[in-house]
Amino acid sequence: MLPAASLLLEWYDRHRRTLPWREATRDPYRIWLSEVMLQQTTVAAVGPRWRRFLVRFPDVETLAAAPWDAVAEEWAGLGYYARARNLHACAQAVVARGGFPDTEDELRALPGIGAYTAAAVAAIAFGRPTVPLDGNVERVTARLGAIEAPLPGARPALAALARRWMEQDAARARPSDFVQALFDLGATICTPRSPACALCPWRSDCEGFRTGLAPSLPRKAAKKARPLKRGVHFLLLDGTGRLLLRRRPPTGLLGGMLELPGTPWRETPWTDAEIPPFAPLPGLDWRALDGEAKHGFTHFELHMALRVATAPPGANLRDGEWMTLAAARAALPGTMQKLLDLAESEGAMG
DNA sequence: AAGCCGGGGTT
DNA sequence: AACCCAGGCTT
Repeated sequence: MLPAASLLLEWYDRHRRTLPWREATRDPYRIWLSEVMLQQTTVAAVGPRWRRFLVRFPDVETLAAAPWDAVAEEWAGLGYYARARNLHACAQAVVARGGFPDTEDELRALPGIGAYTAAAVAAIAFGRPTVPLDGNVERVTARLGAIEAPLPGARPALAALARRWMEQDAARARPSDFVQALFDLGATICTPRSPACALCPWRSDCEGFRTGLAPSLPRKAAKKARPLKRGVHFLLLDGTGRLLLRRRPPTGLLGGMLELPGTPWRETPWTDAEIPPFAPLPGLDWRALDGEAKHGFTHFELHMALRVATAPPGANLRDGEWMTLAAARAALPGTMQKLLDLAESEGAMG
């Protein structure tokens, strides 16, 4: 039996989460921004960053006209920096075409908007009867239908089930609420572990609950082990409280973001003899700090050593820019913040 | 289809 | 420590 959309909507009207981007507005700019920030990022982490972003870039025209450095600084710490590059490009495309498109297909063609975000913006901002398949909806559909095939292969079957739910009159009358009700059900009741089935408005129609399979669904392909990589970075001070940073290449890992200069990252440990050519000013007396900064990326673990020196006045540097510690703290991704943490804990910041 | 791409909260 | 998160892009 198909679970009744009306039951879920009644539950949603009583128990929905209060979230910043739900404040009555259907401004597609704000909805789009929230959806991009929420890609693989928790609601708790996005809330304050979404508000702060809108203070600095209150509308799509402002964002489109901003320089990359400003967007990068505003995104620093949020991770998945390709999102920020695509966000910037998307804003410029939207302004060029005179506003956001209101169909799923047109949204899908914009930079940084994939199948999920296109459906989410179409449903939430424009009331289109489509269901975005995010982690929540994958979990809810897999459990309601007791679909045991593993992800990502099971995705088409899960999407087909969600589509049938949205075909109900009650859902088509309120697509935006129905979609967000599925999110909230997955986030607060149908949770990854220990789902609160006793509180679920769809319990009586849930095949996963009936069979006892719900907590073990959805099944997923096994993940690969993450290798350990190492690097050596350089903290060059100028004696007046500034430090040297450089900008990473525009694509790839931490693309377009600032960093402390350093060696490449590799699995083979670095020997002392290999390191000097990578220093921003090779002739100096670099002091190696004890300890390492450790950071986990999606597909490898990184251990970074740090060497510190002070540049003589008027030193001739190949690349990079001097920045105050406060400016560096505001603009560096989390990975690099950990190197500054290490330096400060060792009293090496002067 | 598989790999690349951050950071933080939960369990 | 493992898992997960309102995923998208590239190959």
